[in-house]
Amino acid sequence: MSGMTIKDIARRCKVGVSTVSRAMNNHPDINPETKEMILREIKKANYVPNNSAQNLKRADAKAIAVLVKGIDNTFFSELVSVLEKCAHEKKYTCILQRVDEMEDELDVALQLVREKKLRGIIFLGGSFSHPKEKLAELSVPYVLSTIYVDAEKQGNCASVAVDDEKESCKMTEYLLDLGHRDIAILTARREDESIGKLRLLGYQQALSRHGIPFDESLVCYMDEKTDRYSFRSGYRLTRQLLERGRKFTALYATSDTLAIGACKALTEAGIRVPEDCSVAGFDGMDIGEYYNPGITTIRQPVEKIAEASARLLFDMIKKKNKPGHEIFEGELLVRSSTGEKR
Amino acid sequence: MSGMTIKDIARRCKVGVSTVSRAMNNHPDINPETKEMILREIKKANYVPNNSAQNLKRADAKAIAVLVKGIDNTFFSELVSVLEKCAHEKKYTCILQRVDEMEDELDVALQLVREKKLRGIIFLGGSFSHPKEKLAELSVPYVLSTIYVDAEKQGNCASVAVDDEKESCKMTEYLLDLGHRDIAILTARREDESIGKLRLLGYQQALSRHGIPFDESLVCYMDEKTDRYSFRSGYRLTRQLLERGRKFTALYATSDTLAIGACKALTEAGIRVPEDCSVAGFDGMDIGEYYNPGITTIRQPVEKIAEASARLLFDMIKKKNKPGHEIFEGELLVRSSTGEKR
DNA sequence: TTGTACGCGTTATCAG
DNA sequence: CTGATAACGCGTACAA
Repeated sequence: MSGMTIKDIARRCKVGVSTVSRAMNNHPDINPETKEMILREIKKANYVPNNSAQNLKRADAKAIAVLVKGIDNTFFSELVSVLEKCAHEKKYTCILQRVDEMEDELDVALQLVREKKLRGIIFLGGSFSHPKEKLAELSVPYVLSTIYVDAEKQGNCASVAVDDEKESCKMTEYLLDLGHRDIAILTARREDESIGKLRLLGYQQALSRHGIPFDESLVCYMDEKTDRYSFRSGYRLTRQLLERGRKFTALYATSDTLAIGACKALTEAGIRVPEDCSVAGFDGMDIGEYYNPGITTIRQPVEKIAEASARLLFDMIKKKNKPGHEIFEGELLVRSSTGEKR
Repeated sequence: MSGMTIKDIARRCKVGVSTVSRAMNNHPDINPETKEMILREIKKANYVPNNSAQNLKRADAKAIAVLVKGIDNTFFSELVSVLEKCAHEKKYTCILQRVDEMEDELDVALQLVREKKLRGIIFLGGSFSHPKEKLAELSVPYVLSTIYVDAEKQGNCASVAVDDEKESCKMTEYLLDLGHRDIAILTARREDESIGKLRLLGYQQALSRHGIPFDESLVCYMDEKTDRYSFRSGYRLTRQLLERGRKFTALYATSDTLAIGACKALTEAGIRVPEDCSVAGFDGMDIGEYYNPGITTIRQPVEKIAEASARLLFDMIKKKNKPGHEIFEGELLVRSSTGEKR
């Protein structure tokens, strides 16, 4: 029997519908015995309340959405997984929504909130440069996770991330400390306004601190529409870099995936890692530990980031907390893909 | 203005609510001009229908769910991504739900269908041995994607997969053809009733065809609760295997992730891949192409599998097609992690 | 072609 | 403590 309603239960139990409702929703004003009896009957009848009706009544669905830009980025997989788990624990429905690279995530969010009456949103990936007025239309609290935000944050906007610029600087300085002076970098598109930009900035900062001039011929920007933080792009970009002929003794790829693609390109070109060229990544994905050679990287505490994102969102939803902004510390993992300059 | 309803639009347009409804739902009985006008107004007012109300009325939400067992398995990431995209194209909502390893996915599905009035489900991962009667309770069509099914399929159950046993046999025969006789295998738990079992079966079949006795001391089963198709488990299992002292010249890991973990363990033990030991994987994940050495593997056509899953589901939902069962051909990708026995 | 009115299943209010 | 009843926003039969 699938089309069971609260009325059927009420009838079976010989009580009113409101009593059944009270039993289900832990209302105080109900006789414990009646409640017991009703709950037993519900279980027996295998009755499950119609979520749509609940939401219609509540005018506010017990649901959040996770909007992911670039879901193919494996770095997000674990993030999404943990987020779903957190939502589940709170008995929230989690709606996963991809956002195409060229789509406006805010439009998608706005639409989704109205349509689904969401209580909150978590944005993953992409940049986030939207006009204030439009941002103000987003009536539910939201968390920017792993996203660079330029403007001052709004009242209902929390954020979680590592300090990409600082961490990137840390990595670059590590390479500098190894004696490298000609450090190539694989980075996002030139127009990037997101973490790609920050990581590049960190690189520049480290160079300038050490009095080394920034050399554009060492910078390899993603340029094709198809370029992502992927193995393939890392490979393609590195080959492109090698063709330039500009010498370098270290290559800083701004993601582990890029780094791995880079290693392949270098190896194919007869360049040994790390003997002839050090390679460093970013993110701290598992594969970096198992790759051969192990990839030196900055580990982002993924689980912590995911949990914090969920926590901040639910805090805002429930206790109307003022939104927090958490910055996690990245960890420099030195492995065998980097070594002293020879 | 967020609390906009169909009535507000009707008022603004000076028409009845049903006319607005007709305009939105492409009903035939409506004056094209009126429709134009209403749609324009809707856009201008930024009105989005309340999905819960629609669903309540329709008694059938325009939504499907993807239930994933072991979402951390990166192999599923792309699958999920493509599925979401397909659903989106059909204007369907896609609900993502993890299922814990120990949870009963059918229970979860049953609950979800009633609660959300789903139109269909796609199951990913895990085994699927459920009593017929319980399976019959699942009133909506569903697709088993990348899942081994023992029992005859029900009337509303489609399936998509590669023939794991055959493909596994193919891989094993490839190793045999290279001259290997002592082929170790990394496989799922001994009690596994899913693809793990099939892949082991394919291995055994190939051996027996070549008149080579099956040797338990070459089989390494996952045993810990924490074991998965992960790099870590591949590493752990291989070390365990090496401790046994049983010699082998090839190692067949039943997933690329396991294979990569295995390579690390072997390398650390001073065993060169492929010179001293060939290593083969399964799945055809991108990383296998970029790993050093490149991992010989069986490529599953992930995109095709995902698209077929979506297609079969929507066919069943819409045209009440009889459920299809598609088997895709895997592709043996020979890379540098395997070589002739020396 | 259009508008009115009812009901979907639930929760909340209010009177018993 | 309990039960009747009014919303919630939408789709649709039915009447115009």
